[in-house]
Amino acid sequence: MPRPASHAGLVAPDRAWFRRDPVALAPLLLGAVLAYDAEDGRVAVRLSEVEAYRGVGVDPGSHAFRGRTARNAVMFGEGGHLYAYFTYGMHVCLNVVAGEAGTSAGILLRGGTVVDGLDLARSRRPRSTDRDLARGPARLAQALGVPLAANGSDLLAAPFSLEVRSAPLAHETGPRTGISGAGGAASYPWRFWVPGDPGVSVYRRHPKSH
DNA sequence: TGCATGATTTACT
DNA sequence: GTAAATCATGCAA
Repeated sequence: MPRPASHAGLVAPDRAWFRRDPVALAPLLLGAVLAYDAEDGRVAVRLSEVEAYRGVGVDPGSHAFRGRTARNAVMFGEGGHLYAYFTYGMHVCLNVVAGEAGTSAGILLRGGTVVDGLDLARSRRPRSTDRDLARGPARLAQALGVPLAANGSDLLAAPFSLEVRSAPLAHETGPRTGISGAGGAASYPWRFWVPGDPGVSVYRRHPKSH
């Protein structure tokens, strides 16, 4: 049986693949396909938008900036694991741990397009159009069905599967979104997306223009 | 022990 | 366009 067309040009990364600077790693995740097998089925998403976060002491926008805590402990571990966190009282967001162990770098998965398990993703997000199913960090987590309890999971082992592009996609960069301006962290161009991809979130473009 | 806040989404005017 | 929903986390006290 042939591989699905959505997996063309994809290869499974090894552990060492994640062991590099998150700003270099983030664009390599564009076009990658992340899948999660939940009890009620499997959904896969092709990533179209990500953000890089550097580690403790150097990136004011990072959860790890002020040092290791119970919440961000996973970021200080080995690359290729999942950092899932709960925010705004109702949302889960997903990150890929990057860099050498101890650097506490991560990459936030901001958006993507459902390429497998479409019906299941629709049932999890009945109020979304197909385009909106995984467009946005919390929507992506909900479409995949990844619970907060999956924090720390190895993305290279079941129930997860991750395949990245053998040839990186063309991409654009810009400022990260949703970060308070403290320290100018929001101005770093560490947001990466695939131009024209429907899974790119474009809200909050001009938060303060008059 | 208590309180301010957030890597957001959704609904409503 | 603006505002509400909703709670774990982290820091002050």
